Parts: sequence; C-alpha cells; structure tokens
Amino acid sequence: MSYTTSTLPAPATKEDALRENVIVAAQRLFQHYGLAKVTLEDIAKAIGKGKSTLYYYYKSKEEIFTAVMDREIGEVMVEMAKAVEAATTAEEKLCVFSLTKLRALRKKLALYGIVCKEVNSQAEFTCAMRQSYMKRESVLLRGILRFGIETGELGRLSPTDVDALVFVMLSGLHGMELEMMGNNNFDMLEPAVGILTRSLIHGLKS
Amino acid sequence: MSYTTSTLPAPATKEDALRENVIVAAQRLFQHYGLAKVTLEDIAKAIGKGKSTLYYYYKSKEEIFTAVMDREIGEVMVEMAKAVEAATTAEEKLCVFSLTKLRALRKKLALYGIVCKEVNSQAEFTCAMRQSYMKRESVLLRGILRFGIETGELGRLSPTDVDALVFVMLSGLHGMELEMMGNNNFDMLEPAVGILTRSLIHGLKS
DNA sequence: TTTCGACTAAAAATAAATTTCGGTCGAAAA
DNA sequence: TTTTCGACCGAAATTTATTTTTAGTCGAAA
Repeated sequence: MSYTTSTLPAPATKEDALRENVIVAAQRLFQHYGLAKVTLEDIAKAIGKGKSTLYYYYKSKEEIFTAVMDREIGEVMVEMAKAVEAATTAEEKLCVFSLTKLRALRKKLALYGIVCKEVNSQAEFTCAMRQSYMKRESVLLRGILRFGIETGELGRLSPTDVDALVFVMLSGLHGMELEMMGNNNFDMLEPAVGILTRSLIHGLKS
Repeated sequence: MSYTTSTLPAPATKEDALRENVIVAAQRLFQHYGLAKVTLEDIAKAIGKGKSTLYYYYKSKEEIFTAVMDREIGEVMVEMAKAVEAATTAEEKLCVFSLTKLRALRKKLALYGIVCKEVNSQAEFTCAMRQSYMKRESVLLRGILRFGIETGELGRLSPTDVDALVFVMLSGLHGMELEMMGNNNFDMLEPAVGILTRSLIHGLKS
C-alpha cells in the first residue's frame, strides 16, 4: 500500500517518493496512535518495508519525527498565510492571523487525540517545534505589520517596538490557547480575538 | 521556635496564632525544599508540635497547602494593588499591573527554586491556584478599566468586550510569562509591557 | 544501490519488595 | 473541655529486580 498526498507536487525521484511515503505514513500513525506509541517497526510495516530500510533514508527516528512535525506546522502555516492573503486591511489580517492560528491548532491537537486536559503533558508536540514554529509565525506577522505601515493604515514602529509587539502577540496568543484548552471552553475565541485586534489597531482611548 | 510575620496584625487568639505558625512554617519549608518534598512531620517539627496536632487545626495537608498558596498569591496581589493605586492614569495602571505581576511572579518562582525549564512540571503551583488567582486579578483589572472609562480616558466598552479584554490580557500575560521563563530571557519584559500598553491604549493606527 | 534478518545494548515496562507518609484513634496532659 | 501526641493502619510512593521492547548497527544478499 502506497501513501501519497494529492495536494503536493509529485516527488522528483523514486527515492523522494519513498521518503515522502515514510513521512506520510508516520504522520497518520502518530495521529492515530499518539506520538509515544508508534515504533519504527510500525512505520516500516505501513509502507511495506523492513525497519532497517528506514535507516537508508533517515538518520534516526528523531529525524522522522521532526519531519512530521515540520509537515504539521507547515500545514497550519499555509492555512494562516492563505487567510492573511485574502484579507485586505492590516486589522483584518491581524484578526484572521489570530483566528486561523487558534482554530487550526485546535484541529491539529484534536487530530492527535490531544484533548484539553493533556496539553501540558504533550510537551513533545508543543515544545519540539515551538522555536521553529514561532519563527515562521514571526515572519508572517512582521509581514502584516510592514504591510499596514506601508499602506499608511498603521503608524511607524521602531524595530525594537516591532520585535516587542511580535513577542507580545505570539506569546499572548499562546497563553490564550492554553487557557481555552485548559478550560475546554472556546466560547471566548472570537470575542477575544475581536477585542484584541480592535483595541490593538484603534486603541481603547475615547 | 515560633514563626511570626511582622507585617500582619497579631492573631486574635492563641489558636489563631498557632494556625498562623503552621502556615508560615509550611510556606518557608515549601520554599526551601520544594512543594513535593515537605511532609506533615516536617511542618509539625518546625513548630515544635506532633504531627497529629496539625489535624486539630487543619482538615488535611491539602488545606494547609491551599492556605499557603493563598498566602503567596495574596502577597503578589497586594504588591500589584499598591502599584496600581500609585498610578494616576489607566494607561499607567495597566502598565504597572502587567509589570508588577510578571516581576512578582518571577520572584515567587525563584523563591521556590522553580527555575525556568521546570515551570510546566510545577503544575501544582500554577494550576492549583490559578482559578482563584485569575479571579483576583480579574477584579483588579476590571477596576482599572472602570476607572479609565469613568475618567473619560478610555471609551465605553460593552460588558462582553470587558470580559473578552480581561480574558485576553490575563491569558496573554500568562503566555508571555511562560515564554520568558521557558527561554530564561527577561530582556523583553519592559519593551513588551510597554508596547502592549501603548498599543492597547493608543492603538497602532497612524 | 537498496533491502533486510540477526543481533546488541539501552530504554522501557512490569513485578515484587520495601519504605514512606497522610490520616485516624484513643488516651493523657493541660 | 481543649490540646497534644505515640501507636497504628492502609495506601501511595520508592526502590530493586526481572523481563520485554525498541532504536540502531552490521554484514550479506538481491
């Protein structure tokens, strides 16, 4: 049985195809059985090969794990980038950046059976890729701010202020995510993102 | 050896005094040895009594633990309330609310020897009292917003918006705290609180 | 070049034995 | 009557021992 994804370009070589097979199979197994439960034997069997074969294409289990996490994060980033692209103002872009991120992550966690009370114990998922993930989000968010400044919608910000603002937004959204996951209550998601965006853009001043 | 705190009013009765002794001793032992390591035997010996005596004044170890956490949180809240009281504008109040909270919590965690990488594993400290803690902070923060609206510094906000804004700020500050703790890097603390407050009050619009 | 069975060593899991500690009780002292 | 505590129990935690699992390697074969 061969795993392929219909949304990605066809792999260039037979080797690329097999590498892709490994990752896709691993992704599905991780989603189905959880991150800690899946063995290399499982993955190998899923693509019809022996366990040693995996070591021809990947250095270690960790390398496969990292590639899967990159894939998951990439999927969320694509979704976020698309939503940001479709918005026309900086305010709207910031809004959909936050909404799409929180919704997509929620779906990802649900896919992995990571339900609400277990978020903190799933350190692998949140910490393993967080640095890389925040870097990608930071790029997207900086793009939104730059766009707003260039169109005149936003005032000028010093590089230090941009750094600080990006830090505030990304870590702040993470805190919101943890709080909603922890209480298993997402009712506040849209009002929260709404007031966050509105007050950041327009301010609370009368 | 009798533990007393010089900043609190003297206990009304001998029983109150002993109850206070228990809490102060427990607090110091928790700080010194960590939350999981301290036994009731330790606490009893620290105040020169037998272990069973503790059960005359407290229902369970958990009740003592809760009282200690209330004490710790109360100390942070007092510090925050004082700083907010001393500020004159809503913007300033929001600023010192955030700065004081993040600094005070950092000191508390340091006191417990909870260094940066261990924050997530110290679920007891963060989760055991979080609900109560956020409730108290919510009261203080709502007071700041009400003050700003009453002085005309801030525009009117619907109750739903106030709820959402409070949620955003508290969970957002928690996310910032986790990020700084996780990276063991507090350089961003003041710039982050600065831009957060400024953009919330004045907005980013040009 | 690609594949894999056999193998190793470390890690993880399981089981058994031992120790620790929260909590209770009844009696004694204040 | 209030306060105190040693003795005790049972559950939980820890430690030790044993077994099983799994990541990774190697050499040979296709």
